[in-house]
Amino acid sequence: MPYYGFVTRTAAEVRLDAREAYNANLRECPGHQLLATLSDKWVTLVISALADGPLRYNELGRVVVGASPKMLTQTLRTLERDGMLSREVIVAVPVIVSYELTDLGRDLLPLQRAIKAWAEHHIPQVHAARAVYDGDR
Amino acid sequence: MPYYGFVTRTAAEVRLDAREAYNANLRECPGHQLLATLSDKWVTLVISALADGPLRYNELGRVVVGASPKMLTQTLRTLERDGMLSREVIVAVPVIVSYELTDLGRDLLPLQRAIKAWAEHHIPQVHAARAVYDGDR
DNA sequence: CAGGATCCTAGTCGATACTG
DNA sequence: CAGTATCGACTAGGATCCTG
Repeated sequence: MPYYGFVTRTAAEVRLDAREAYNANLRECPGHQLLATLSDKWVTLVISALADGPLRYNELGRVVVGASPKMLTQTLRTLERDGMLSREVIVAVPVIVSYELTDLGRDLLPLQRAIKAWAEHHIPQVHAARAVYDGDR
Repeated sequence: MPYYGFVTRTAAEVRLDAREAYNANLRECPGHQLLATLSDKWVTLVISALADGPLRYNELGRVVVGASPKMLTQTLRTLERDGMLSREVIVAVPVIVSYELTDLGRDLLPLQRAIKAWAEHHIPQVHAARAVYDGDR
């Protein structure tokens, strides 16, 4: 039976455990999951591209300029898994795959607008603060 | 004078330019800046730690468990630069540095709550969608 | 006490080439 | 057409050590 009376843990070790525990329930934290999704570089573009109606894979690739096939697929798969959009395969030659926002995905739009509104309303203050900070540093 | 009549650009080159152009104004896009801030791993914790009142550097380090000095300082500097919190140095031996939310930083709290509320309200649907997706894959 | 400086690692992003 | 597979480049995060 081990004796722990004099076991010493460094601050780094304590932090390590704490971070792992924290990361564990961070992954389960709804707010953070949502923020992680929302702040993803491509998610916003894909969602707003689909806001006007369904699009096919290559159409998305053209509308969301700058996205490589890999990133596009990755983004679409994640959003599909989370129920934000639906993927429909139409059997034809060549095959047609159509992506469309679900109700859940469409529910995201007002929130995006709210965030955008907050940002546009307060960003002047942020820029002013930065100017001051950068100026007298 | 160069002749560009037959210059050919690959799809990748076109994407590269497009992405650079996009990234350029992404950095200036208020919405994305805000989301980048909000979704940062430590920002939320620091802000909510300071919601109840000012704290000193090492107090923050204890409350925000798992943060290394580097990350803590980095987070604090960014938030200070953006005018979200204020940093006050009190000359003493040893020196005391106190951090406190500004009005702008406090304005962030309702928005955080709104995001949290949306997440908690909709996350069951997301989890249900994931269960379906993971199940019949 | 409150950080700055340095080095290192692990995960992410994107290009490219290939397939049903 | 709608992807998948693989590989290299990059960089954010963190450990560690040091200073006014």
